Amino acid sequence: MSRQRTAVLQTLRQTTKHPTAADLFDAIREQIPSITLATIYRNLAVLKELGLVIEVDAGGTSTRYDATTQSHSHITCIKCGLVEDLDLDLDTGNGVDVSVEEATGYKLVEHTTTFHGICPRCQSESNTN
Amino acid sequence: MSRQRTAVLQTLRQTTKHPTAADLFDAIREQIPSITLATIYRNLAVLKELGLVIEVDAGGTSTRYDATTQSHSHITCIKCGLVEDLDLDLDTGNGVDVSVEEATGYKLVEHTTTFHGICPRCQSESNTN
DNA sequence: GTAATTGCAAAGTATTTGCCCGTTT
DNA sequence: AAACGGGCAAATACTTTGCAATTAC
Repeated sequence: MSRQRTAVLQTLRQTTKHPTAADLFDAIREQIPSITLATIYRNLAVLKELGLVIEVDAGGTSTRYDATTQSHSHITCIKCGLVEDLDLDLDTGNGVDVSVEEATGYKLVEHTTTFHGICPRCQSESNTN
Repeated sequence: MSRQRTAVLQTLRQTTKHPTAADLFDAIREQIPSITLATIYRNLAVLKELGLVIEVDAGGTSTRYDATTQSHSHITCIKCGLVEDLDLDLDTGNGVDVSVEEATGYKLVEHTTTFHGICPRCQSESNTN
């Protein structure tokens, strides 16, 4: 666990946003000015291997990362790109994975539900977040 | 609707796979050898605007496209990258979007559930699809 | 001391754009 | 001739990789 790797994990754990590699780069550069984007990407790959972070595909152009690794839902604004966590017990109950495994023969690792819509702020104003 | 645009839509409608732009390019090139990847991308953008195709983010490196535009689930193999449709009435029932709208203030467009796991084939063999 | 990890620069992919030409109305 | 769409090539992301120097254990 290098200083850089720790910073990536801590930064990710301290935010409720779902930062891109570039977001992390900008944030961590304030503490470790010499860090590079390549290091961010390499550490994200390692942390992903270790199961400490997951990728979140929310439709934007670049991949977002999340230190909450359990299966959970996201809601994202198709206008400004905001990505938020969603605590949902409505769908995707605990037995779903098992049912899907039985129906498909897959060995499941996790599942994600993403809701796409327009956030309250974008419904009123015209902004780019 | 040019010949090229029609080909993109038809090809997408005739497959159960979830092709990338490059996949479509390879397929359509057999009928229209002069077509370019830029044309594929431009037409996918137009068809998306028209609501005739949707993007599917299944974790792979490139975006996949789907002519089934209603909210539906996908199951994807984290080893070989296969993406399949999943007919699920288990979760994501009809009332879910409304509940989420009420809880979040978002105006929802659609939602997608993606299951990530290892497909039956990859569980036995070691292949790259 | 050895193996892991970094920074830097360069290379890879994936996707988008500018420009000009041909087709359709 | 105006509008639309296409092909080509160049430009933009975003992400990954090779290499030599540095750091962690």
